[in-house]
Amino acid sequence: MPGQQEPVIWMRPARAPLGRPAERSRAEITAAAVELADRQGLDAVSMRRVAAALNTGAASLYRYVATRDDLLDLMIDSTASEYDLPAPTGDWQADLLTVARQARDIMRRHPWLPHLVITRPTVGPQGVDLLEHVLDALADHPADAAAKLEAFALLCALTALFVQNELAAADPGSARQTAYLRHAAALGDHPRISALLATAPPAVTPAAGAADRMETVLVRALTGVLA
Amino acid sequence: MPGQQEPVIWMRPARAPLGRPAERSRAEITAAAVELADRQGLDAVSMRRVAAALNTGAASLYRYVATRDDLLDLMIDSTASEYDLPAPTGDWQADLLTVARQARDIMRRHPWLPHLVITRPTVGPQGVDLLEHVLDALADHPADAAAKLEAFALLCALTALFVQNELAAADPGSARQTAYLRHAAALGDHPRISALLATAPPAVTPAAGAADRMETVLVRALTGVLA
DNA sequence: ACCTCTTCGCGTACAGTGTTCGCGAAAGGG
DNA sequence: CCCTTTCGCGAACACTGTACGCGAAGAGGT
Repeated sequence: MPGQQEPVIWMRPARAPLGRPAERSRAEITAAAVELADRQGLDAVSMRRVAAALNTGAASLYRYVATRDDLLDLMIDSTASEYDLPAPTGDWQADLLTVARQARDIMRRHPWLPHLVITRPTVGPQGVDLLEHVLDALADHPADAAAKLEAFALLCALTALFVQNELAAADPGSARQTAYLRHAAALGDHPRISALLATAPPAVTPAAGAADRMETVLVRALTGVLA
Repeated sequence: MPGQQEPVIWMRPARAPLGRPAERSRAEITAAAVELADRQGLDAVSMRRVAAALNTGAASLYRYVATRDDLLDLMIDSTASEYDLPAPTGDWQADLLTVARQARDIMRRHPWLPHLVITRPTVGPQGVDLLEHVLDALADHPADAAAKLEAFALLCALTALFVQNELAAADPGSARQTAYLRHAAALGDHPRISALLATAPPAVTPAAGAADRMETVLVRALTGVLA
């Protein structure tokens, strides 16, 4: 039996009961990584840089984490602690919307989060609490188990998508993209795009209302998977 | 004026009219990269490996492409040529659904595509044709320009999300995740998750119907942004 | 107090990455 | 035929994630 691969990081023991005690903890390392990402972006989260932020050597981190991906998983789960989860009201749409609103706030606080949530949907101890809360809010809903799980995934991923879009509109890459659209329209053969560009104000994105649009789309999508 | 950054790759001239002619073309390099990604995954698409597949040196690629990200953009746009875009029927929901169905097929043919579409929403020459088609299908819809653009983005991103989920269910990482869920449920304090795991069959995902669920969610989400 | 056992910290090294520089060679136009 | 301009690309640089192995540190048993 050759398989038998390593389980998720949260199933492996954190500290050893014997021998020399560790000088740091997973939580400290995670916090350092999160702070680094908040300040300088996700690309700045390299083993060496995180280690430097902790005044330690890069190889030392591997006493706490088997791989860099483990560290990213820890970062994701750590942000799930920022939710405030009141008891369900009985109106599942309202309850899920308050979760989504908090998710949006959290992701705007940590601009690197949407990318991670989308590319690596992982649930750790805090994520499990969040999932439990969502399932609690959906307890009276007649949908089956698979549908509810998919609803949770969609809730997270879709908010991440919206926040990512929201944040991308503010960076220079978006300007280049619309510049190319204008260029392509100028070459002819794309009347609809030309008309659309003529209608829209140059590059003004109506930032106000982004949350509202997200919520209407989210509710419709969720009722879709739960049908 | 220090800014004045480089425009998108499709606005830069491909070949020079003077001097020694190039031995390859952007299209050839893109095709090699796509084939490599299809066969060995996106991580195998490194400058050196793509160059090796073309029997050339790594540095030579930089005559055709300014950066690796440019190459990824070329790969995305090249897949947009696989759409078959018939004239709109007048029923925009039906028209957009046929686009979405094709998107799903294309993404399943190129498993690396969802990740790229989600993390780097780029539109090149072929993508512009697709956008024009979608706008044509939406021509009679009363929504404003921004909403239609967002509908297009949502159409692409949401299908990518679904296909990614679909494909992820087949890999071993998903088993580890559910193993942890079971572990967390066994520790108590999460009755909803425990109940859900007891209900669901071990790890059998109902692959059939994935397309249907995607379509219902998609239609609802689209009517949401276009409201 | 010592001794042993186990783990910790981490310098060093390896294989790989994207990208830059600079040179020699190649081709076309005058 | 030469001259201009581009092309191909070997070599190098600054990084990256990760494996190995050693010395040191602390805790428990005696």
